Amino acid sequence: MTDTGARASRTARDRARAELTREIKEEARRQLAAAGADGLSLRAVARQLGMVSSALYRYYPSRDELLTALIIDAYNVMGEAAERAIATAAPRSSARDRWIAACHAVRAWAKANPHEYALIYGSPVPGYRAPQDTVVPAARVPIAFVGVLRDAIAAGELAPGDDGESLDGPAGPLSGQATVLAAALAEGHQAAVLAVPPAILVRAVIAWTQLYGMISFELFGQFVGSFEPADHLFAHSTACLATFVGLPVSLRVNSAPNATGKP
Amino acid sequence: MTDTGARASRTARDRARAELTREIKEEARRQLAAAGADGLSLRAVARQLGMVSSALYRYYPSRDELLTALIIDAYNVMGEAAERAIATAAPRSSARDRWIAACHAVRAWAKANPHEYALIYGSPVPGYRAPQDTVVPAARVPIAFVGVLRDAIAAGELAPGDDGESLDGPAGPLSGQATVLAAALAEGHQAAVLAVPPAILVRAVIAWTQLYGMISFELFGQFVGSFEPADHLFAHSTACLATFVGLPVSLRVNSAPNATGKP
DNA sequence: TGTACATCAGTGAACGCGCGTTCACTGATGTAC
DNA sequence: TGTACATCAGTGAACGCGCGTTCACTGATGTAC
Repeated sequence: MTDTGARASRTARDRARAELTREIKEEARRQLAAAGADGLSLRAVARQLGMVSSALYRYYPSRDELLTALIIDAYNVMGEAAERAIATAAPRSSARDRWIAACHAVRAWAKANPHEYALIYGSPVPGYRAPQDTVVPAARVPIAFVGVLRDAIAAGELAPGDDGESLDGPAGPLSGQATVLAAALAEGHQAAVLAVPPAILVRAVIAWTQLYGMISFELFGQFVGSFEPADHLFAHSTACLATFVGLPVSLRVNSAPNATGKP
Repeated sequence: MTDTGARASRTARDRARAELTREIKEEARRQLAAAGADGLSLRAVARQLGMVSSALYRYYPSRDELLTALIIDAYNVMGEAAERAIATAAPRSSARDRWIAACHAVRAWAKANPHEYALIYGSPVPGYRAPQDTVVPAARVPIAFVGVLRDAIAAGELAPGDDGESLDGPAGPLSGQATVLAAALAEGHQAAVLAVPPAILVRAVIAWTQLYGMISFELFGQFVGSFEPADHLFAHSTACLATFVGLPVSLRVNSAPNATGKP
């Protein structure tokens, strides 16, 4: 167990191990679809892989650890999807376009992987307590959104609040809340958060909850018989909320550096 | 089985039956908390009630029927909470106040009954297919919100869209979507829906998804370590979205019937 | 008011199933000298 | 290059558990005359 060198080509057995670890997760993901998170069964996974159930304990010390691995993977893949959408759109497009592209990427991933989506955003699995390792992956999507806002500020693309509706007006004193919020987000050592004024962050959080509310309704069946398919509705709401956070259609890139939020 | 008269005081045995039916649901609700929807077990319910498990089949023909009963109850109680909040605030208050009161009532119920909330808004129970009977109860909350808007229009309290941001602008042609939406909602024979312009309905749907998105994040643990407690954030987002749907702070009751939306 | 019969509530045993996890074990794969 | 030993992957049986549902049954509660 000493951490000596000689670590390079530990291959052969190690490669088999890595492969099987991957296959176990793949099969487990397949089973999520059939039975849901509570229905995920080590025995069934082993059976499908042609192994005996106790063999899985060489790879995961318990069912919960396997669940955790799936959760972390799901957060990461979803985060990557958002980041890639932003990066792909990045050089030529406006911050608004990037924001919207990220929203669509999240939805596309959710629709393609509804059971993994349910695993991370649905009802908590009873008896399962998510360990600390999930925190960072879970933050990837929100951090990606904040990154878009930070860049928008730097490029002068972020509009000030539509002044008819002051942020602290209707809801009473918000400043305290906004500060707490910024502090909480900054805790994750994400410098991007510090570059965005709290008032904008609060709006972003609201847009974030709307995004997931709509996706959840779509995937979990609340729209059955009414708004299905929800593509138009989704595109529209995404556009509305992009405007809400301060990325209106009318602002063109580098045209008017009119206000970088009220500091 | 003939539907003859003599139906009045079938009491005694019938009363016992009604009581036990209620007790079974109560105990089942208690178990939801401990084990979640998939964990709900007829045997455990019976055990807790001091009966033998097969006795439950006199009351519910299967586990799924018991689940359905719980789901319907949950939708109804939640709907009643929203309706009561609106009715209580009604005579003296503005439509905006009523809208916001309904939002807070929904959240309060959800926080008081997180497992029932998860039952209806969390991930679908695998293998369970909600029957048609759930549709009407599920619509109570949205219908209550639409009722607020209808009354607001009648009272001249609904603002036109904030014109810098036309509804059909950013998202492309929305008219088709809005019409489909209105038709879908009207299908439930709810005249209130017909009294509200489609463009406003779309905004209401967006606000509706935001409401549940935020409640779900709060209850399902996405806010752990960042926005908890979420009271301020919730109050603020509710206020923002009330404005978004066309119920701004500044409009006073019966002061300026300036526009009933564009017809 | 009283008897004969039908309805219904609840029992207890059983069927057949699947689960997570442990444990002593056999071989194969790797490592050190 | 070759042998001796340690590490690891996978086996198979077992423990102890809980589940939904069916079925023939015993009593109690209701109803019709």
